[in-house]
Amino acid sequence: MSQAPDFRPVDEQVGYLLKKAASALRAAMDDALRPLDLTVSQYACLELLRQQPGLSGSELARAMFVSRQSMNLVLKGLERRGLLTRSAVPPHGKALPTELAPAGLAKLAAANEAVSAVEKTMLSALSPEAERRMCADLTTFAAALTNLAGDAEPE
Amino acid sequence: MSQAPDFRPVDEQVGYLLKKAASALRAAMDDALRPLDLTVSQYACLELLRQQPGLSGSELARAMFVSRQSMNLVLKGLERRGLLTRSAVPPHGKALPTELAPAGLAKLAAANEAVSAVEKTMLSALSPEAERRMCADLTTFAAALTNLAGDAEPE
DNA sequence: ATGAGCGTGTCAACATGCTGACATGAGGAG
DNA sequence: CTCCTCATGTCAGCATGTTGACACGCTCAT
Repeated sequence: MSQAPDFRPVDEQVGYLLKKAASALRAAMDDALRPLDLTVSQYACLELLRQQPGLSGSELARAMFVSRQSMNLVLKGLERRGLLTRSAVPPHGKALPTELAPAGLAKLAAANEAVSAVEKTMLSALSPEAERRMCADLTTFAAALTNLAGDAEPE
Repeated sequence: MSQAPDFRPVDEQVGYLLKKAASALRAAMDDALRPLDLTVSQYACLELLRQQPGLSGSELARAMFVSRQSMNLVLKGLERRGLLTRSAVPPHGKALPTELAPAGLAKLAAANEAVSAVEKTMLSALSPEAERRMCADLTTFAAALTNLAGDAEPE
């Protein structure tokens, strides 16, 4: 009951640094994408769709760690701008497969070019080895937390 | 101009993993803090205030990577619940120094206990050395991105 | 002293994301 | 076949965070 349970300053705690890094990355990408009229969410959605065409809204939502409803709004916006296409009628169940339209592919190419500057900057700060290590550590980290949420949930 | 600019699957890219880890951490903390009627923002605010009593709203906002306005809402809520106190009149300029109230300190102690379970889980997944390394890498990472935003801004 | 510049707190409008709820379609248990 | 369960898309309401704008108080150059 003394008064030093964990007095480590916040900027030495993994959680805080994680938030700081994620926040900085998001801001940088936002700046890079603003001239193209794309938000980070929209860009991520397009890129995901390029790598895995035919994903449904719910699948995209899970991949991007947001709710179905939020993803639905993003998809509607992108569809209205002609950047992607969704089957009008569900070929199976209620899931609507989504794919990039030609305009979306072009937009994505421009976006990737804009983002590559940010990527280059952030990766140049890390050695290739450090980058690989960080990916592995982040994956481990996320897996541990996800399992915790999944297991501790019932009670 | 071929079609393989960066086809590395998203779950091997630092940015994606960063978002994934941050998202998982936030969800886990949210679960841990919900029984105490605290959001992650509120908890972070209290903890920050314990480590650095007397911070103003704007200073807290910067430390937490949100706008002054958002922080103001958080502070109002915590003040109304009697968890912190703000000078009624600004002792200097317009900045209102904020400090933890006794109730806030008690609440924070309970919150820290709840959060420690999450911390233990996530840190047990990483070796102490990996943790230290990760902190260093994340700091480097964030610094590179912050400088980018600061420099590229003018043009 | 006076004015410009800056940081701060606050109000308003807007954007984004979430939870809750509902209908629908597929698949399995009886 | 019928009922139950589950995943999906969608609507509504709410919470949180952001930008834009303004007033105020300090500081510094003139």
